[in-house]
Parts: sequence; C-alpha cells; structure tokens
Amino acid sequence: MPELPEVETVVRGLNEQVRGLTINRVLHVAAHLRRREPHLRDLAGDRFLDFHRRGKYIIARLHSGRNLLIHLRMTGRVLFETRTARRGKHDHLELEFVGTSEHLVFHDTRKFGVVEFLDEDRHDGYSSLGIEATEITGRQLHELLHGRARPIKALLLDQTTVAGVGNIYADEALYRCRIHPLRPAGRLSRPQADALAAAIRRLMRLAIKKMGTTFDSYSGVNGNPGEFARYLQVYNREGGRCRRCRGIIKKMRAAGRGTHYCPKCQKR
DNA sequence: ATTCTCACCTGTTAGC
DNA sequence: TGCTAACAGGTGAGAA
Repeated sequence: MPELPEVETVVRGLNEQVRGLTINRVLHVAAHLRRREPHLRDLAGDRFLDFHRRGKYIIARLHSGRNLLIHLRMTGRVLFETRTARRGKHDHLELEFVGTSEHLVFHDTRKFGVVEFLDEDRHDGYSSLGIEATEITGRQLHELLHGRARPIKALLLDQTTVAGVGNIYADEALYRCRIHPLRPAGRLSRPQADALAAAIRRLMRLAIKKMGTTFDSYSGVNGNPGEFARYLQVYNREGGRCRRCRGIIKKMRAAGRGTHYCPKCQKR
C-alpha cells in the first residue's frame, strides 16, 4: 500500500500528535513482531523525540538514544486513537502514553509490516536505500539507468536506485512522460531521464499535498484517507480512456506487478 | 553482478 | 449462492 507520499503523511501526523509523548506501558506486542532483540516491551518509559522518513521507512528518534524503525509494507497502518473497544485481531502493537488517553496502534492485516529497534550496522533494505524520490535529478537518474537492461519500471521499484516509488507512482510517472513500462532502462535518453525525474518529483510533491492515495486500507494517523486517488491517470483505470489520446488503458504484468499504461501514447 | 520468481499473510473479488 | 483462484499499495531470499 503505502509509498513515499503515504509514509510522509504518516510521519507528519506522528510529529503533530505523538512527538514528545512518554510511553507509559506497552499494552500489546504480537508474536510476529518479537523476532528481534531488544523486545519492543522495552519501549516502556522511553519518549518519542521526533519522527522522520527515509524512502518508505519511518524512523522514530527516542529519548534513550535508540531509534525505532517502522515499515508499513502492504497493509500496515499507524493510528493514534482513543481505545474503547477491545483490541482488533490485526492490531499488533499498542502503546499507552503519559497524559493522554489516546493510544498508538500498529495495525497490519497481512503482517508484512515491520516494527523494530534500528541497530547500528544493518544489511537489509534500509541501509542500501537509493536517492530520495522527492529529490532525484535527471542527471542522477540517467546515470543510474546507464547500461541497465531491465525494464524501466523494475528499476523505479528498486529501492536501492530510487527510494520511495512504489507500484502506483511508478505507473503514474511513466504515463506522465509517455515512457512504456517495459522500455529497457538503459535506453532512456538524457532528456527522457530529465522528464522522468521531474515527473517523479512532481508526483511526490502533489501526492504528499493530497495526503497520499487511498484505495482500501491506507490511512493517516487519524484514520483519514488520502485524496490523491482522484488524480490518478492510469493506475486502476484498466479499460478506461486515456485522458490524453482517448486510447484504452491496459493492464499487464511487469516487474511482477500489475502495470497500467496507455499502449497508444507510451512507446517502447 | 544482474535480474527474476516466489514466499510471506489475510482479505476481497472475479470467474465459473 | 457457493467454491476456487487470482490478486492486492512491498521486499527479501534464493535461483537462474
């Protein structure tokens, strides 16, 4: 679900609502979140200093000097809410704070999401993230694509190249600069790389402004959906008309993901 | 080294 | 209506 704009929206919500709060008790930690040490129970007594984002990761800075790393993967949500009813079956972490009745809940239907302490030397995705999608330049992108045979869409989804672009925004960015998702990455010209980088930056900026894209499960910290879905040009519009050329939007499989494009105006 | 496929898990929906 | 298969915003391990 959540790509850079959705994660950024969550981070902003956390900074507005949860920054500065001291954790009173850890009310619940689901078994699948207990893989790594230290145990998340250990959060009790600590305080959230602030939150920031890198790619699709949320990093919480704690008063103890430790950092908490959160990745929402497909269906993860971070919610700050008043808890009255009993805990839902997909609520995997619940924190109680000093001085407020609202709780922080990590909710995740598919359990792909990750919440753990960030340790010094990591060898996973977080430590190998590429250039932020909000900042990438045409020159940088062109350099990264150079000599690559794989489809441009696969490269955009690779977080070690550009950090933050996911399946929705990859389709949207390629559509906006008329590049076919299967075009070999190394065959983009410099002007095309410039256009693609600009489209990515612009999309990120607009989608953040609209608080992300909601189809199903995504919401911000308050449970509010994102508004960007109505600005999508190709994603989830299979069978609809291209707003540029009136062609029919098609869906295929690329880079192992459902991929939407206009065969008439996106050329290989 | 690069690229691809599958597995992870649960819920929803398309198709028969 | 009911059953089954395919699919869903992501990524990591292992294979080719």
